[in-house]
Amino acid sequence: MTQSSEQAFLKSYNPKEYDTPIYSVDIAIFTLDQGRLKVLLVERGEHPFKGFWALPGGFVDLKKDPDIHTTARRKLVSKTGVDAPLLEQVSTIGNAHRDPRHWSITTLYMALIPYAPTAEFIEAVNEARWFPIEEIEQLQLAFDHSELLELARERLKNKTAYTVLPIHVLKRPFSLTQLQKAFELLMDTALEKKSFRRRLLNADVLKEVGEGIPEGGKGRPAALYEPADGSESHLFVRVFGD
Amino acid sequence: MTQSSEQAFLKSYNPKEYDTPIYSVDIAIFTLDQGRLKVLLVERGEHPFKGFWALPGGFVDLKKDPDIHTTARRKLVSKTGVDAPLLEQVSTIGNAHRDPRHWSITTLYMALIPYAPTAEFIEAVNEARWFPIEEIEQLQLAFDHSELLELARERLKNKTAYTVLPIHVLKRPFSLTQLQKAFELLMDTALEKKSFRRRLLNADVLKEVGEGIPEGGKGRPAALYEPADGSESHLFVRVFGD
DNA sequence: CCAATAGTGTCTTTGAGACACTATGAG
DNA sequence: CTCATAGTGTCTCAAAGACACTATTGG
Repeated sequence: MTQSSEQAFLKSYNPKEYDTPIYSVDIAIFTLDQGRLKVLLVERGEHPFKGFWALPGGFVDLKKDPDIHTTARRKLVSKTGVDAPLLEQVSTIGNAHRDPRHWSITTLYMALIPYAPTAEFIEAVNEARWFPIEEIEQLQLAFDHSELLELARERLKNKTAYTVLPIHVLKRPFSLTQLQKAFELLMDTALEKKSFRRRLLNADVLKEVGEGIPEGGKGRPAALYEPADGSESHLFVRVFGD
Repeated sequence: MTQSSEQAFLKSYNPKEYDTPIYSVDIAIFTLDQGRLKVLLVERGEHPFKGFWALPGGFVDLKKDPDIHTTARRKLVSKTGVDAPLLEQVSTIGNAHRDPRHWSITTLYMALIPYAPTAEFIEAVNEARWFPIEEIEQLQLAFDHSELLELARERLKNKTAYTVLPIHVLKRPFSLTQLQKAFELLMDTALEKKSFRRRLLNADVLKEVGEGIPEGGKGRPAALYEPADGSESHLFVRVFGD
């Protein structure tokens, strides 16, 4: 317990002496594009699961990354060319069988972002692409990434029911009709128009910024909004669509 | 992408070639005892932070543990003699500075259990002890365990506001008065009696199992309850104590 | 005028907050 | 009887659901 014995201990410590699991991060990025919920996948350029589609992710770089959140953000940008400022940690999955190489652990992150095109041919990745979520159900993903995606999807749905997360997925400005469509896609359920508008308008998370043409070009013009400052943290006391 | 090249890759793979962070799990176990919220801590018997109090936890045993949830449960029992069937994952914290040995990651688990005494003198631990949570604020814990505890405490509070978690913390059977006291301690706020009873009784999560003496021995006898089957998963659509 | 989209009025329902009230036991 | 604890009646208030209604545009 003396200061000097702790110093001595640290000096002689060698992390490679111990059997330790592989640790990685994976990221599920969602967007809405052309009225569909899409997920960003990369085609693996290296073993294992070379040639399979996978969630973007990778290992911690002990030199470059101050923390795992940074690892997630760095891997996302370098593998896809897409960035996401509001990455949220979903869960950590670790077991002996999820990676054929070794006992392996991954921390799963999630974000919902406005649609952005992917960069091409980067790092150990052949391609990065947005997939409509229903198409992925037919696909066999690398590792346990289908399950990870399922977890992230579940979290996305839940958060949509008690936060205003989706106000960050639309290109601004947007109309309330567009916003309601976004909520409905994410929650996979129809919402009542009046309730939706009352809830969002009373929550004080939107700023009106003018008027635009209606959906489809016909009809009454719609009021346009963008997220108000500090709106990210708004929590409703009651869940929606119940 | 051929089957044989993947086989060859796996054969030549050596996890020790790579610089990888230290990975551990830590567990925050809460209980109610004598009207106080308490947390289970262990005194560290080894460097680093030898002699400091810490959350129980430790490293994955690649031979024994099929997954990290098992690691958490095993470490909890072996270091404290206390078990917790409903361990819940709170968050994973990983950065370059939290452990003086190396870049380090920990996954934090949490549980709320009925009071149980600790076992003594086990493994690399001098002692395991329940601390009232206010006393811990004065204590300097090992690593970043004060912050971890804060995270777990926050999660406990939140979950109490929209689930029935606390019905598992009391020795059964219990009265509604006792249960309300438990909720109040965990949420750190007073609750209105009628609202509390209406909520719990309508939720269909309790089974009446007879009658017992009132708190303090004086007064009208109280109906006694225990958790009904499947009650763990009950979610309220509205948060409580708002 | 009509069709189409945006937006409102208003009644009902659900569930929490407040708080005074009644019920049952020991002494 | 009184005191203490358990438990209820009932009004108000906040916010969601239902659904019909009005408003504004282009043709």
